[in-house]
Amino acid sequence: MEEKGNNIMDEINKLISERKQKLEELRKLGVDVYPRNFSITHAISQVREKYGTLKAEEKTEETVSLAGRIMSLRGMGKASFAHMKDQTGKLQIYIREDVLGERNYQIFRKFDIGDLIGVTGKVFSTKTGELSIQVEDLTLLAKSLRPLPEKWHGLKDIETRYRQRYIDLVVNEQVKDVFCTRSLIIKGIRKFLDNLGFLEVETPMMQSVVGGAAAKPFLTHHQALDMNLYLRISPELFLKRLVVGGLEKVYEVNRSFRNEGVSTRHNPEFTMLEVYQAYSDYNGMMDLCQKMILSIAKEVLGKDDFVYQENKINLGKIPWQRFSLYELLKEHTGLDFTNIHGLSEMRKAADRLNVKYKKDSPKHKILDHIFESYVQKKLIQPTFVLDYPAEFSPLAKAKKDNPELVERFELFIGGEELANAYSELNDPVEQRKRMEKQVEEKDIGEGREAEVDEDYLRALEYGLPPCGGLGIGVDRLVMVFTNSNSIRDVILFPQMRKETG
RNA sequence: GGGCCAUUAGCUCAACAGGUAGAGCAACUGCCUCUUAAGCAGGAGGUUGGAGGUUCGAUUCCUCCAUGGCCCA
Repeated sequence: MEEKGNNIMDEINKLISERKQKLEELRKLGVDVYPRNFSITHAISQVREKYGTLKAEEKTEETVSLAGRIMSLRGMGKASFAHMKDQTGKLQIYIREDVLGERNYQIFRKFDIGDLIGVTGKVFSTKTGELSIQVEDLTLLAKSLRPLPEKWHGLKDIETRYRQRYIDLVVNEQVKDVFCTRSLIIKGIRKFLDNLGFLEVETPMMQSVVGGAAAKPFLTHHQALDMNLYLRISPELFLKRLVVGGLEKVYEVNRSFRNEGVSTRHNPEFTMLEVYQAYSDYNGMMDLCQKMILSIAKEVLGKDDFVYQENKINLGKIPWQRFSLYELLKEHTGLDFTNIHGLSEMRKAADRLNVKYKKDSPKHKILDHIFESYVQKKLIQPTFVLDYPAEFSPLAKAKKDNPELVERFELFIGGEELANAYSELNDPVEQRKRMEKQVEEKDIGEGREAEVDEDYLRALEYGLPPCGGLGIGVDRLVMVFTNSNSIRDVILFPQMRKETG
């Protein structure tokens, strides 16, 4: 129904009907407006590499074939210039009636900005020294029916950019760069871990019992099995089952889903890296994390410093600084949180510090808020924050000398939380106690049955080796490396409400 | 969930204090064989996000709704 509505809209849109008319005229002239294929000899970047040094008015004898989208047109009667664009760059083409022939030039005059074309011709340099193709043969590869955004200002409307990313990519050059960097970062992760002998695995995205984090899940239903399933909020418990099974070094680049608010740093589906290594612990994970991010920076950015949100960040000063959570809180708030125990004391501390919280916020959420407002934004250079309270970290192993704290760290760069890691709790009896307590207190996030994952506990009972686990927010890492201030700028198709109107 | 802001031609933006909406690009019709934000001439393009209200008159003021952005929860 909606589609029909859109088609009616299209029909009344003058610009589109003009192009449809041209398409019909081209058909009448015997042009296949949506042909099957086209043989390319070069990408535009290859032409530039090979002939970038041509002097003004210099010609070559090599015939090349390129394909791409028309981005601009400058007609001058019996000759025209245009720019075409492929994935690798832009190049000027020069079309003359006396070279192309009268009929083919007439056909060309029906082309529009946005059309996909193939050109065959010789590389040359114009009077002003711009590398160009003297077109000898021109083929329409696909007719474009919708006008592109303006050539100079591009597409600025943020909503349209996110909803119609295909056009954002066509007209806004930097957007492609961000997603190329994203791809390189993920490649860099795989290369780094594979070289260390880690095994990449895939675990269920649809889980009947959710775990590994406190968050509201998405619910779905399997018809044939007639059972409810949740989309995973984390792959953690499955990856640790694999370590029980003897896969000692595993990782998963995983899409996870959380049924919570959207913001500049939260998309309902997001990408994480989770890594588990048997016989290691959170110290080992700190070392791994530091080396991995540094190696990715060198590979992707070619250096170990960069600018994020007007701050210069230097990853090269190894080891990265480490502070305990309570130490940082004391330094920045003046309060000693080791003495703050109950919920009411935590509320008092928040009130005193002018930090707002919801009436039903549990203690750890309030502490998070205090940390975010007083400490997090100041952690610009890479910083490991260590030793979190045990009551907020049910899957982490307690510190040997202080059972109230766990062996856990979070990594902050540029004021953003990028990683979270612990020495994994492998005592099945202790794990059961903590899970049962969570279920009792319903401290797992709303929207799901509070349920102990019995199969996970059974796996632990067989024996999980001492193990370090590390999670890295891949979207956040891309944000930091590409200096993007919204997660929506690093996700190709961010979640939006349904389009209206 | 709350607050503030935005929504005007295909795109980017104007419109004083409420007086019937303008420009550039794109498109259209001509002219033009080294242009490059090509140029010159001409004509066209709008239910100002939607629905109500106030007013002689609303893009402008008010209410509600939709979508988006930023901040807070």
